[in-house]
Amino acid sequence: MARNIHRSPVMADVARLAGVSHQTVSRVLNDHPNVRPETRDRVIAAIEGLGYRRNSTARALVTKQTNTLGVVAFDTTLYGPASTLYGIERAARDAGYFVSIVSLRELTRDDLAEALDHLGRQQVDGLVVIAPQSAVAVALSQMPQPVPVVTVEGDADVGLPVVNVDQRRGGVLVTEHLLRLGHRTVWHVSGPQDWLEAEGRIEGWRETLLAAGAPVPEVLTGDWSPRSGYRCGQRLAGMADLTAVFVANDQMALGVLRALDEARVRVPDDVSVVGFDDIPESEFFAPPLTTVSQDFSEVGRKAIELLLDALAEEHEPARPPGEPPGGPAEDTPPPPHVVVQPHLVVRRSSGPPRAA
Amino acid sequence: MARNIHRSPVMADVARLAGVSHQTVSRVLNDHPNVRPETRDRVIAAIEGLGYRRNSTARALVTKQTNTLGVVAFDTTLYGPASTLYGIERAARDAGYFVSIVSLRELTRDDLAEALDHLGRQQVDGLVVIAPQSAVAVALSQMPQPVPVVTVEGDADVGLPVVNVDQRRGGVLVTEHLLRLGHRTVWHVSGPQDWLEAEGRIEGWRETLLAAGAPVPEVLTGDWSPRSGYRCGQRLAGMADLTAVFVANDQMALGVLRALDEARVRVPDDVSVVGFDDIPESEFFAPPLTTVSQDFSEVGRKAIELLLDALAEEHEPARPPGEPPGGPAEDTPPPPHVVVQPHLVVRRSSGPPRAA
DNA sequence: CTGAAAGCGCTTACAG
DNA sequence: CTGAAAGCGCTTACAG
Repeated sequence: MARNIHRSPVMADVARLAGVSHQTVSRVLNDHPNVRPETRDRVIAAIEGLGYRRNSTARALVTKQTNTLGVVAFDTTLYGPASTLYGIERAARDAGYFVSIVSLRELTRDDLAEALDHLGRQQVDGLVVIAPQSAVAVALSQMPQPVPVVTVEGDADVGLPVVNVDQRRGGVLVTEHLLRLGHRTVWHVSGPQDWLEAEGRIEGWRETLLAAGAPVPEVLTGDWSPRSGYRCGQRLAGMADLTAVFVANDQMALGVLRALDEARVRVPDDVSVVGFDDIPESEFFAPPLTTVSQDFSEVGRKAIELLLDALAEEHEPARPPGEPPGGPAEDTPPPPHVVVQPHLVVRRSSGPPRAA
Repeated sequence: MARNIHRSPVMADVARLAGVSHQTVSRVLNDHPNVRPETRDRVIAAIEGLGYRRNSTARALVTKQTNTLGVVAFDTTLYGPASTLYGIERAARDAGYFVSIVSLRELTRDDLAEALDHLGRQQVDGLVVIAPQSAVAVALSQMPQPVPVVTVEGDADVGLPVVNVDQRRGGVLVTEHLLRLGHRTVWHVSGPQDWLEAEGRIEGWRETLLAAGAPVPEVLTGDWSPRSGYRCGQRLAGMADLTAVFVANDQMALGVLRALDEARVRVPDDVSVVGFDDIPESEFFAPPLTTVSQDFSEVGRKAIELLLDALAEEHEPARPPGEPPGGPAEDTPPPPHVVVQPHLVVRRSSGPPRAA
């Protein structure tokens, strides 16, 4: 067969050319000690001469490590998940890992199970799951976990390592900003309430109002889309006492701005509007949007850091001396929880109330 | 070792439980004919009883197929690339493939080479490269290609299979729309001119103006970002004869809208603005943006279709009878080129010129 | 410091 | 229809 003539070189070819056994080639490739420098040089020359590249599949078969990390994400066309994914991919690759991704069609238990099954078939060494819904985080924690898992924007209470942005703090930052400007209270357009991010932002908002003795208005709920923001904006436009609104993401804030504009409500003169996420567009909204910036890439990087730690621990159980091997650990440390702090970006969509 | 007690079952375990040899288990798993139904049933029962899952690494070692497709993308935080990636991932997974992704930090030859090297180490069966810059498409075509490659938004002239949206046609649609509304001519804010998408949109725009005998204004060039659009918008705001502008993507269009608004130029009363991409936000811009919609997911799906075709061909060389084996094909068919058509979405940002 | 042997968990001819 | 054998290309003890 013509195809066999140019078959790519294998370790044995390198060994032959270097005049050594293939084990020695393997030693050189794996940076083992105990290889004579001259031998090493000959092997390296042979590798380069042949353009040899180790077969990672054969390697994986014996080491039982594929050097692949799996990522489960949802709606990667949104700025947040896309940026997080980018941070994850970059950090994983820098650490020498491949990254295999599956996007959930829907945020359901079945889709999650299917995704884990898919990645399991590929024998990934570890998993990052972007699990923004509490139900998903719970479902995940109940599934068998043959490999280390780190969750992103997940529920810190389900017992899995997690990296997230302090959403509650973000809600506090926004609400304090608006109250300080002199607003009597702040309305809120939230994300779907089964999303942990939505929940955290609501909490921060509500707590801040309560602490200030400000009335807590009814929450309007959207689905993160500009359209849902638009609908909420139409309802808000009719409220007599409205002077400030905190919208749970920038896309919905855009919809709110549009609805207010159509209702001839001026921002920020009549009403202040603040968003969340700091998408690249928000600086150019009409008017430029005050919002909360989250470092999504940092979140992705931290998730990989945690995962690599977990993988390292797997290989060095690091038992305290004296502990009987195989015995139960005396105190299991809680799973790590990394929190990334958001910060407020003030632009023109927020200002003092008209009457102030 | 405690870890070995719960080692996952292998084919031999299934064989033992079913009372057959492991080859028979393999036959059942691979849907080979010539397995007695009762034997098959016993094997299947054993597989399920044990929760056995085939070791894909061992399988890959002998079949020389990893069932993994590599994807090289650039700036996956943008709506277009992110949506394309989603379409690719979904189609690949539906076809039973894993997808391994690498995001280019920069659109350079070196980064591309590194990405291909990375994916090559993983022994992917095929590659999809989102290659929006002509230089990248050329560089790619000059690199060794050990596996089938399909490019997306690449250069159809470099001899690689390609799937792209008819950008030229998009430029025509926009320009005709504006001329038909009565504008004397149309200005253009383009993307970086080494991007194929930018080039196609410019071409369509220019050809349409020329065909209509309309003057062809100088092209303003942005970098796809809202900020660059804003800067171009500031320049445009000072032009006396400006009544219509075609902006090469929605993000830059947002910047243009902002700059015009600040200059008290009203859209569409004073100037019509049209974008490109139809991002989810554009319907809620101030005013809602007339734009061109591209089906990115469809592009992703088509890319996988082409790649799967190429993979299938690899395995069935399908020589015309009579041709000497190994002989050169008499007429090499040109690489496939799939074109997806965009369409115009008319919203409120475009209208007749004031004087008309 | 280096090589001969065994084995990772499969699939693919080859017998029967 | 089914099994014994060989082999995919590596790494890991084990000798020496």
